[in-house]
Amino acid sequence: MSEKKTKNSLQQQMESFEETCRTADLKLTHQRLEIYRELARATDHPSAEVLHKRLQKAMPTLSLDTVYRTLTTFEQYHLVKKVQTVDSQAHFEAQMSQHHHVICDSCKEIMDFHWSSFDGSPLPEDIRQWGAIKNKSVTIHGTCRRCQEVKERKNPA
Amino acid sequence: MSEKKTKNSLQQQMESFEETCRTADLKLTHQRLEIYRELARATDHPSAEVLHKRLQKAMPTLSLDTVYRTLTTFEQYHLVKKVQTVDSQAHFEAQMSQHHHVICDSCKEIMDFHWSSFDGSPLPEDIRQWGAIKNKSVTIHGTCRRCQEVKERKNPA
DNA sequence: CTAAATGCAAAATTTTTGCAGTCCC
DNA sequence: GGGACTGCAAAAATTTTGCATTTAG
Repeated sequence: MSEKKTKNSLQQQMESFEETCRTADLKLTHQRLEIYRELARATDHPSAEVLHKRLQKAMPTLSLDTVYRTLTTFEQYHLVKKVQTVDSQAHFEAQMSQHHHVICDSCKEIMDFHWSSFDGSPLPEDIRQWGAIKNKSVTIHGTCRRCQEVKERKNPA
Repeated sequence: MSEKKTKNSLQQQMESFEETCRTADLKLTHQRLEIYRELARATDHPSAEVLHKRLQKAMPTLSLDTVYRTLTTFEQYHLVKKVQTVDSQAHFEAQMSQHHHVICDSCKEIMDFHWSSFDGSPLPEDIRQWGAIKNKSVTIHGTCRRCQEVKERKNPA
């Protein structure tokens, strides 16, 4: 769960990103590299606005609309994914391999988790009739430990 | 899957809606009744705007902001749910009992399905450590039969 | 050099809010 | 009758677009 990204895996991800861009004839601009790196480094599924804020320290001229445009382009080339939420802002992730989400309804943090036994198990029969299934994933809602503790401190049992 | 709502179950749902409103001291206005009925009748998880359009035929003075405000109120009282999507518009459902979603990436239709064996099965151990889990649900992405056929007609194999 | 990408400003889209009048209980 | 609810209009929040300039390849 709390896997921290090692410098190596981020470097590998950047290399594979650059490779994909070259193959797809996407220009490797400074902005694209930094936006992708920031998203790949993030574990919290940030929105375009949040990404922009984080990057502005290092790139003061980066504009928000470039972040939007870049994320849209990345999405088209399957370099990033929009995360399903009930939020008004769209959230993104660079993690493209199969995984699931657990969302804290209190602090809204979205964490990734893996569940290979679910991934390998078949769907109900009637769904397999529905059409061509590309992907199935689980979303869990609840309250994370940290938020539970905050609540307990307010209303001790 | 393609369960059509019978007049009876809709009527029951309306009665239980009215009961909840009375208990919660929510006034039973014409607008609230019609918005709820329209959403309960729908099988396609409409947005506020779509609901508004559907209702405008029968209620020409109904305003879009009332639909928004009403849905927000309903959500607070757990009468409706926002559906997780990657759409810019928020989508809603009045179906509050446990179910899952299958989404056609081509026509964007969201259908409900049930999967009791999944509902009853335990989560991975590390997730149970994460906090208090309220709910788990599955989202399937793919292409529905109808859209597959349209594609085949365009590009015959 | 040239097509693609960026930054700026302005527009479009989606949702929320203040306020005056209306309606449910 | 009184407080909650609605409609209107205006604002806020989020995302997209047109265009002149810059930049990667």
